Amino acid sequence: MPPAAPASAEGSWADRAEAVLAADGRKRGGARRALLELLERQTCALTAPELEAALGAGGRRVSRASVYRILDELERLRLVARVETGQAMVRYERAHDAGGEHHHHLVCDSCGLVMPFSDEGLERAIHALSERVPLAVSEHEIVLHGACRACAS
Amino acid sequence: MPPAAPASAEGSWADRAEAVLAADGRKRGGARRALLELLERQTCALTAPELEAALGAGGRRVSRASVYRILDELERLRLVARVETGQAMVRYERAHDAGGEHHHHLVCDSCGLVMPFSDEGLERAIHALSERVPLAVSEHEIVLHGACRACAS
DNA sequence: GTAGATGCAAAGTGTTTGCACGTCC
DNA sequence: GGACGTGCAAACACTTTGCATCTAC
Repeated sequence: MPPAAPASAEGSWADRAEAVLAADGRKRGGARRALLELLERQTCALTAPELEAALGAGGRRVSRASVYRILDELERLRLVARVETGQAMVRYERAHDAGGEHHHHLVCDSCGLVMPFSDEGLERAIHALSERVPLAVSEHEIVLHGACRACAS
Repeated sequence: MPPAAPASAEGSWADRAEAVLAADGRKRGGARRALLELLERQTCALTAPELEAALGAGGRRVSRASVYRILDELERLRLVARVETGQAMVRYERAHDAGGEHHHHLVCDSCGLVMPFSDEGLERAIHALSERVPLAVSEHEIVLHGACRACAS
């Protein structure tokens, strides 16, 4: 399992997120804090039901409505990003900090496994392309579908 | 409006799709035929409710259940492709024939407009990348988000 | 005549909303 | 003590399923 980032350290993602929320005029709350700390520990995107279940399993139950409301809010503030993997449900993960890591997703159509990946050449191609399309591009999302090693064998 | 492809011409997409279905042991049916012809006329991806409404507006009502069942079937046979645009609903469009056009999507996050685009450099980057990831890549999907010209101004 | 195709309606599932209560500042 | 945060439950919207009927072959 991935090492949990120190939840209360100065400069942790959750703390920075709280700062952004505070700057936006929001008060703190236990449910949102629990969700932020959960998101901080993830290495890849989860669905809303998965997040709700993980919170419950971790001993901090958060109502469904709050999960959606908080995710919606975090998305508006660009603190989390939606990820569409073609699996009917939207997934959420913390947004890459400016200059920080930036990744896309590999989806196994057989078992549903979702893995992150990143590629410099691809980013360059996207950047060059962005100048030539009739859209002021602000985000991009790339998903590769196929069979993971376990399912391919 | 885009010119409607001749629905009954030999070699139309709908006809080829019917051939694939026949080869798979399926019988013909009016609802599916109507949906195939509708898909053939589209230049970009539509959602299931949009397809259902378009069929009704065209005078050939098709039940909701049939729309989903047929799309599911067509997807399994790789005759249509799902497109995820981050808009909560899955969109469907006819699959690119081998060697035929292959496009991705631009999505305006402001008004919801979806436009197709294609880029050779991007395809090359994806192809090169596909060899280096722990997934036997069979498909890829790219969505650029931003503001369309009307919304940006 | 049999297997597949279709419609209708009910059930399922993820998401949103209304409202009351609780908590932060 | 007012505004935001949260839970609960009902409402929604899209999708799937069960069942009866119809149709292609």
